Amino acid sequence: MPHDHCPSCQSPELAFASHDHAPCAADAMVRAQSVLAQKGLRLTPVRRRTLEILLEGHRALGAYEVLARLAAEGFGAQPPVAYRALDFLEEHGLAHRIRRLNAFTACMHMGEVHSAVFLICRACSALSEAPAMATRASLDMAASGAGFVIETATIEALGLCPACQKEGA
Amino acid sequence: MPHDHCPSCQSPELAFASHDHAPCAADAMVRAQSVLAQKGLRLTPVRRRTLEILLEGHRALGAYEVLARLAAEGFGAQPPVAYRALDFLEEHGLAHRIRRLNAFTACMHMGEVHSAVFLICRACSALSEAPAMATRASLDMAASGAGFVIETATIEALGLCPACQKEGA
DNA sequence: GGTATATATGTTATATCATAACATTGCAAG
DNA sequence: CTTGCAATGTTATGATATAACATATATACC
Repeated sequence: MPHDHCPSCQSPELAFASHDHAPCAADAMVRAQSVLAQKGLRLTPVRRRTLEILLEGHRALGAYEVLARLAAEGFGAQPPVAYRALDFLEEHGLAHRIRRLNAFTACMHMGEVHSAVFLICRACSALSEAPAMATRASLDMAASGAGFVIETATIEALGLCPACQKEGA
Repeated sequence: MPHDHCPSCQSPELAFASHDHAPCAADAMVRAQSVLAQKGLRLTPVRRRTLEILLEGHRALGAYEVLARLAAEGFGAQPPVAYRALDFLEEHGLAHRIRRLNAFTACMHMGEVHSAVFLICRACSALSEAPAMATRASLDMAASGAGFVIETATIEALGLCPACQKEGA
């Protein structure tokens, strides 16, 4: 059953509302533990800290931003340290890579089967992970028309979040 | 009215079929001309040649691949030469950027209003631009649930093309 | 416990992708 | 023809990412 300690992070209507993010970050760590435990994988110190950094950031962070924080805390200071941790988290569904931003963000639906779309505000850089089951289904349909079988999909939208729409008007 | 000189490049069923690509490349250049003419923009030698290179390639080409060809033909040899031409083509709907590949490809539907999804074969790197009106509509729905207004969307899928599915089996 | 094996971390070095800033050229409107 | 703007070219640098190899740490097995 999905946890819902931080509805603002997870529900569409509240995605761009500001809120106290600490509880959902704590919850996410618990969930991450359990996801990895089920797969027999280890949440090592670097990986754990990397995920915490993403959660604290509460936005998309570049690999080198993450690396700077890791290095400042005594972990390795070279790019592969960050990339390995980030790739690991992504591979196991704990983080997502945002290709448009060359950046990474913590997954808001760890352990749940989900397809995500990312909504990126071009004005304030706010980022929201929205549910995309229907979009993904539609994409699978489009692909099957070409006989193509999708393994992973990247769906990212650039536009204006609610707040920036008002300001821009 | 849309031209259809190269159905293999444009229709879902034939997207991954091999075929003689020269006619559709020639047609695409004509269409590019007309798209730019309508906007009062110029298809300068660098831009024209860049587009031709993308069309000849018939796949996603990195900016530095394009640059190497341009340089070999007497155009400027520095990255901005390629990036400016590629960005220009993308901005005006003559080419697409494939973020997953850090590469560019000629648009297969120049001048038509269209939303595209890109199907990328992870085995043979074949690339197909599939129509995505439905997918895009679904994405707009998902975004509106968060009050977000989409301006541009990136939809890319990684998987196996028909040929590689058979081989892999 | 001790040892073999695999996993993870760390480092150096380099590859790859992209843009800022400014100089020069050439087209185009008056 | 000259003034202004768009386009091209250059130098230089910034930003993102990975290959290859050395070291350390955990786990499995005896």
